[in-house]
Amino acid sequence: MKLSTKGRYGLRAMIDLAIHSKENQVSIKSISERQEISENYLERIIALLKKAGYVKSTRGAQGGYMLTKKPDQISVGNILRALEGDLNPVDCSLTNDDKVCSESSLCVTKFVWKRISDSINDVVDNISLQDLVNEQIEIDQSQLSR
Amino acid sequence: MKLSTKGRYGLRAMIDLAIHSKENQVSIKSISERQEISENYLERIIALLKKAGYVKSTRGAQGGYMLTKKPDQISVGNILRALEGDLNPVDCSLTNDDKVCSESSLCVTKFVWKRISDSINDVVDNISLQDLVNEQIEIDQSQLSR
DNA sequence: TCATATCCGAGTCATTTAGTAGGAATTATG
DNA sequence: CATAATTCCTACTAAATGACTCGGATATGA
Repeated sequence: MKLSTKGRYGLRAMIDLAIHSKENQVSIKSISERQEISENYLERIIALLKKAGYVKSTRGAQGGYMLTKKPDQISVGNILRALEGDLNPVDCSLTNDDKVCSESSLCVTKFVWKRISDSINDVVDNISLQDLVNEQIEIDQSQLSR
Repeated sequence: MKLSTKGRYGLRAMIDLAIHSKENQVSIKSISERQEISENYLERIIALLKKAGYVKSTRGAQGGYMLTKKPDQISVGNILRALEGDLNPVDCSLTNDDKVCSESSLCVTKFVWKRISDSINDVVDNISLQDLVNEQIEIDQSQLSR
């Protein structure tokens, strides 16, 4: 029941992009340095976010990445689902209509799984990238004034 | 971000035990038949639940397992945490005080992980084994009357 | 005493995770 | 136009985890 590094690194990368790609392209290299994530691996992660439509790229010198939308239009849920797949704790008919649960068809546990996934999705869909950027800026400032 | 079979099978086993161990000992074999889970594997899972104190055993002929408490005194959260470990999506200083997060120490993502784990724990701690037993009985009866 | 159970350590196999490596394609800039 | 900077893409690998299986030791009611 853990998120993989994709989700963790990817969310940090998106926060980094939100802060640094206001007008400039941001290169993998610079994100990788700030966030201490390997360039090669970060590249793969950002490829997923690009495929999902939250990031656009420009190739060649001075190229890099930018967000496709404003940070308040991208939720943490959008990002995590792009990187981790659905956030359901179990693949089961209630949460995933077109797949019949192979386990005992009248199994009450599915009600539990449904409530868990609803609550997770509710949390992550109600936090925007902008919210995190704001919190980050606040933290950075309170660190500065020490 | 998935539960393992331990959590899924284990919860079903506990519901089965709650329904069938009112007075009798319930053997692995009988649970395994009703729930269609391999005996060997189920044994390992129930061992975890025993270690966590939710199940007691009697060895030898006519032996088997029983719950240690009434089903309304055991929450789904108790069961899942016994089988899966903590239900936090990330091991991080906010959710796990004695371990410092190796990733950027002032990382705002930890607020996200905290909110996710709070919401998961809130859901599972507010469903008791008895609740599931009740739902199961209801389903079984409505199937019967068809 | 024997059939029925739990207990328990070890082993296996497949999948997933978490990367690395290296080169092709693209493009701004001097 | 050459070059350095950059994304893009495929293939590979090592380690960890998940999902079991096997076989025998131990306990016990009938």
